[in-house]
Amino acid sequence: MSEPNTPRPHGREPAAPVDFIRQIINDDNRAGKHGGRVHTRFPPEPNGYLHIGHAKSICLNFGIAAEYGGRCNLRFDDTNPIKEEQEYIDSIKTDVRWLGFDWEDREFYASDYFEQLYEWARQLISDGKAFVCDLTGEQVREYRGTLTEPGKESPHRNRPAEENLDLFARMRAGEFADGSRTLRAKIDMAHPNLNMRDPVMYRILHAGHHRTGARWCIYPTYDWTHGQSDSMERITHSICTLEFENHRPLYDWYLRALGVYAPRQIEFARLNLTYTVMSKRKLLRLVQERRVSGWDDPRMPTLGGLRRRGFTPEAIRNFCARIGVAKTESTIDVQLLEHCVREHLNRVAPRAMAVLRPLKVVITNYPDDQVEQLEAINNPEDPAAGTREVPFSKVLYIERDDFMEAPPKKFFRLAPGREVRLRYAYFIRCDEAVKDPATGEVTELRCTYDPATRGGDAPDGRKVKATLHWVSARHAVAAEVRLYDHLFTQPDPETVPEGQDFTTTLNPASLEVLQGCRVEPGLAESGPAYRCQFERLGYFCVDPDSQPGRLVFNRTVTLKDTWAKIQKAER
RNA sequence: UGGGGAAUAGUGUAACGGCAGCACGACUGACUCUGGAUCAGUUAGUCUAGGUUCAAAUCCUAGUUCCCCAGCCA
Repeated sequence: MSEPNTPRPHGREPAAPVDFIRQIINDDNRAGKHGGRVHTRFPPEPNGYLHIGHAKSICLNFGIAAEYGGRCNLRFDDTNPIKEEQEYIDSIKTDVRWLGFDWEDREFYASDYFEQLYEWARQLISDGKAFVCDLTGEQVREYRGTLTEPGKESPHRNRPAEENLDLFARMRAGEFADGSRTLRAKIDMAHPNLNMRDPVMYRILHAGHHRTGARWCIYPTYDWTHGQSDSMERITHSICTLEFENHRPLYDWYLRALGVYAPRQIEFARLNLTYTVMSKRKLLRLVQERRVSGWDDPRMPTLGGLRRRGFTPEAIRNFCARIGVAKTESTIDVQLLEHCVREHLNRVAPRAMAVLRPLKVVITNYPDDQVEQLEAINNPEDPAAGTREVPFSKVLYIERDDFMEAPPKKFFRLAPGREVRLRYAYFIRCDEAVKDPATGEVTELRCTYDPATRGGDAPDGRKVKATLHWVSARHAVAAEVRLYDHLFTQPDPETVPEGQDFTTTLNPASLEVLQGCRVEPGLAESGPAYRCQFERLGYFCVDPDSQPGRLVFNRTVTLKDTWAKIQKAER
């Protein structure tokens, strides 16, 4: 080992802090609970697309498995044929893989366990722990009681086991209409936890299932399925979100009643992010009401959306590692997510020059037809990324924001009479701003360059206060650039006046499409998902809409912008 | 009015009876051919009230606030 074993002057090195779930696992391992075995699972319902909240769970479950030398299963919780579709299964698999995790051959489906579940249900019936109930849905609700009052027992609760077995078999055989009967566990109608008031185990649903087809017309509920699925897969730690805490007694009850291996359910707080919504229901609404272009709209917190926006799996994994895991309900500042992408992209993204809102610059003392190839660094953070050549000529474009006719004190970019540097090129001085006589708008800058400053350094040692990015008008390639901002105008989109909902806080400026942008010629061939930094502007990636000759870029995130902050503060 | 949970800087998260630390943010400054990056620094916290203890974020008691549960959704 090259690392010297340095003694700590002040006693022991503090143990690396671990979250409460890893603490439980450590305790279990110390106690020899599963012989040191760690086996988790990520159990999505295939009824929607994965979002960054799922990423937290994926990173937790797969991450823990990896750290402890264990395994993590991918299991589709497909017990409700009405809402689930193959399309979602495919997208979920794509997303998990993209995030960087591998379930190897352990791709499971709750529906694969239907037969076993059915046999176990018969066992509970035989043990007098389950019964067929003829109450309608509405009646079941009435009989359940309320939060403060006990429920009433179903009149069918004490049917003989033989009759229950017969009825249950006929439920499966399709003799009864949807909703006409259920199989229920016989627990306690006065239990303070409503989940324990004779919960439904099976409902009749004459509906085709995406995997089992027409084989079943009764389907197990989540509660009756989940624990037993965990048990069959020998899961050691069944990690889920807080809202299932109330279900744990039932999870444990089923496993105990069956006398089978019992994993331990552990609940953690789901992820919330500022300036966005996370629930499947609300995301679905955004899609259905066309507030966004689809599930992979780059403004969506879905993994598909983030991917299209240009986020990297590394950045998302790092984000998930940093937010921690706890039981406190919390909302993470979206700036942390943005910090994580910037941090990663700063290290790996090649730099390029692109002008989003072009302002024409004519270098009056530059030879008309001359073109020079100037050397530019591809990534100052990564010398191995090398250099490239960018063409320079008499007519250029710079960013409109980089010129002001009457600059305020803290603005140190280009202005009449002022000298700045064009990155990797020359110092230029602005001699004149040509304006449209009708509108007063500046349409062109007439500047002179100092040939001695080629490459960007002045031999006489004089300094400039700003370095601008630019493109050569003749050589630049046109592009469309899509700028994104937060989807909502306030940190908590749900905080709305009485009678309104989260859609009223949608940010009307969350998407701005810029046409006629000019990017350096080296970008002409970049294909979808190509990520780079447009110097001084932010990180961008090529959208799938992009075509050769019709480039489309998405802005992933801006660079930190001190000038923008100054402007904002002065407003 | 039942049951189950949770409260630590602006936001997250550590500290497991012994100096309240870290990250993001915000704010200074240095440096800079990206107003980027980097570096240095500043800011700011234990829900409340009692109690136990030499010592409490941590243990005890009482309270406050917030979240979840009355799907044949998951």
